[in-house]
Amino acid sequence: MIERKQEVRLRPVSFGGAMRIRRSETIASLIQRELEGMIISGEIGAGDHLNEAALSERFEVSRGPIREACRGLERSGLIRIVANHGAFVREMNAEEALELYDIRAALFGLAGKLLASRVSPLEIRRLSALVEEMEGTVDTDDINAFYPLNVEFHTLLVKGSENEHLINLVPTIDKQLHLFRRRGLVQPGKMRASNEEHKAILAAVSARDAAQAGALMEQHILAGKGRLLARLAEQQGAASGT
Amino acid sequence: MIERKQEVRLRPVSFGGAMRIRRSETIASLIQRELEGMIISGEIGAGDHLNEAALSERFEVSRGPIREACRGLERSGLIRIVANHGAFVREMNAEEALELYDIRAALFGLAGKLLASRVSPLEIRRLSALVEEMEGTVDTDDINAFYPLNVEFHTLLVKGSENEHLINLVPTIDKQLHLFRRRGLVQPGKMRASNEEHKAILAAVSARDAAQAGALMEQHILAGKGRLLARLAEQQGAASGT
DNA sequence: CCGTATTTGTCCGTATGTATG
DNA sequence: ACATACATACGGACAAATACG
Repeated sequence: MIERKQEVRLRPVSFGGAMRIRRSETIASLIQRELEGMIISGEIGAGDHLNEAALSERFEVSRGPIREACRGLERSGLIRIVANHGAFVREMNAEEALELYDIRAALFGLAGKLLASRVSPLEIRRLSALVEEMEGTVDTDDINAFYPLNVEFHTLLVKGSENEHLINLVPTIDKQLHLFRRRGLVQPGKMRASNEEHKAILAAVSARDAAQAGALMEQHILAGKGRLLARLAEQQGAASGT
Repeated sequence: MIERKQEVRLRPVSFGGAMRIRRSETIASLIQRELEGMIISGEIGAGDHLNEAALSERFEVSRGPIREACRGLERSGLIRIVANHGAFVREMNAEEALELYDIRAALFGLAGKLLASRVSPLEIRRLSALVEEMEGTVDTDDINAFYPLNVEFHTLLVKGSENEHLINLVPTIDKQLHLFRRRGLVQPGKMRASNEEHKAILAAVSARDAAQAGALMEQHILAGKGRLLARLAEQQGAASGT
């Protein structure tokens, strides 16, 4: 059951310019977020059909908001809408995931260049702190602690680019990748290697070496792609071996 | 007046797998394409408010399809939707355009790497032919002939990457850039320099030098960004000079 | 090949939220 | 601060398209 969140009323503001205040969430946007969570968590599996009537009943709203939410999810690339057939949770195969990795790597490379060219001392301190924290989790081999720190580190790297379009684009790619593998993109044994790469990135960023930071961040993502490839080859081998 | 195109009826096909047949366009998708054209051509100006009721009357459909079309346009980044206020044609300032150029450059860099690593002789021939054709238009200083060839060349470069996500993403960025400047991104005097860059790209691609092709394609786009920057500085100077 | 069931697509009336006088 | 006007958001019913028997 979705309830409309009545947000704290903001002072009336004249409406010109680059206004970004969200006064009241629409039901459609709430449903969209809800569905997004259900898809990424796997509660709704890949290939599943999103029945408008069923969702309408489940969330106790009419089909209008459901439809709009689906259009939004299509935008995020989480579902695929076929005319007169409805919405289906997107099935991502390995090829697609690898394609996305390449794009993600290119975008992170750009983020690295931009970040290094305009990084502030505060940002460097925050990034350093995260690397230090991760180092601790590496020592205790605590992947559950490592994972969120890793995510935050990457998020900060991208945000530091101060390129709004890039900052919006990267999470879109990430969500689609989560569709392929919800499990962490980092494997237990690779935590140390991963954080060593973080250290190198941090060093390049601190030195304001844009080219180096870009290259290292790109490689960092491509290393993840390489690990995925290795795992796929492994599965392939295991499957054909039986 | 929009009419529903009743397409040739296809044989009934069972619906599993990666089906991509579009049986009948929905009214919403027709409206979306129509509006997209009107926005890019400038018929609907930047910042304009898209009134649902007015559009509904203009296209002689109800407001439902209009709403869906707007959601789709928001996805393309051509309009901005504010809850309870409606859809506004996005106003793109110089900063945003420059941000998009950086992303475009990174994506073209990726396209270059991928293309060079898997280019076919046929593709090389087609690209060569285009460069030759453009050379002719450069000699006669015919920008109207140069422009579409240039677009086709760039399109082929991206398609050659064979990365579907990339192939979908680049036009999205391009459309948004058109929002900023509908006029060509190539200036008359720069056609020769631009085509020299094309030749260098073609050489690197032909040599299957992925790193070089990627770098050159990235630089090619960044050169365009540089020209935009120069023009902006020029306008700025002229404006403050009066 | 045709009739039926199901699902999406469309329409319009009403409620809610926002800006303005 | 309040009332009014206007646009969007939502709900529910009908029409069209598709899949299945």
